[in-house]
Amino acid sequence: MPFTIATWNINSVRLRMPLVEQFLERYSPDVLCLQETKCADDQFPAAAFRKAGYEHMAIHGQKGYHGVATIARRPLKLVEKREFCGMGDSRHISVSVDAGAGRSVLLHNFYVPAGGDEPDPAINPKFRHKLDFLAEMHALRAEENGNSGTILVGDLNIAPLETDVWSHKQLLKVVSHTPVETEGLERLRREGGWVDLMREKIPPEEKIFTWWSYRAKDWALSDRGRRLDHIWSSPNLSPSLNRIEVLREARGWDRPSDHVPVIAGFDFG
DNA sequence: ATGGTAGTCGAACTA
Repeated sequence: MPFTIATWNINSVRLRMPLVEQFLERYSPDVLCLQETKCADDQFPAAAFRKAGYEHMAIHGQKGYHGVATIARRPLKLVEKREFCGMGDSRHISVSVDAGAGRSVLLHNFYVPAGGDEPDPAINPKFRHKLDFLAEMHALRAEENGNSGTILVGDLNIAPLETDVWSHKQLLKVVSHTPVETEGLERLRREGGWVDLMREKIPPEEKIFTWWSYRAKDWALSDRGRRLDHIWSSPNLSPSLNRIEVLREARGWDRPSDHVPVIAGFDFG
């Protein structure tokens, strides 16, 4: 039984709803996890999602900033909207989603703080917040729950491998690729028992990006991207992974998000 | 070496 899940930092779901509709029509994932929805829950375009065939949704938004939402064609149950660092930010939501074949997958959707410009927690509270947030994420484990499992997706705002950025050397002191972040994220992944599903299908020698700055004159030509968006799972699910797709073309759509969708496809026998 | 763009919401904040 096929099961597909997509994650996409949409940078305003209301502004980009036409792109989301186009994406859903073309790729029809079973589940779509959005980050940076940037609207309060009563402003969320739920009717448009229903019209597109996605009747099940769990949303955790706030006015103007951040915000995550998990929407699905299959039934889901809200598990938790967890608050991190006592900040009151909407940066996490977890659901239990029917993945077919008698499976019910626990799915975490995250928007990790970007961390500001200065990679020094002593002088930059945003960077301190990012490190504290990662530390709190250690509470989540990739538990297997019998025949189902756990998936963690989202904009983690860290590019952990050298090949996750356009230039490892030039980004070593740039927030998202500093050693305290890259080593911290890898430690979080290992200690939590997570598998990096994108790197199961795309060898670590190969560069792969999911985000390109709006500030580049020509994002595709300079290709100065980073892999900030991730799909992790518990080890029991990785043998069923049959596809990873990074939708690079979405960065070239009209009025795009600066992130592109990442899709994981499973085949649960 | 700096500034470059895109959101929200109507100035200044975040990314």
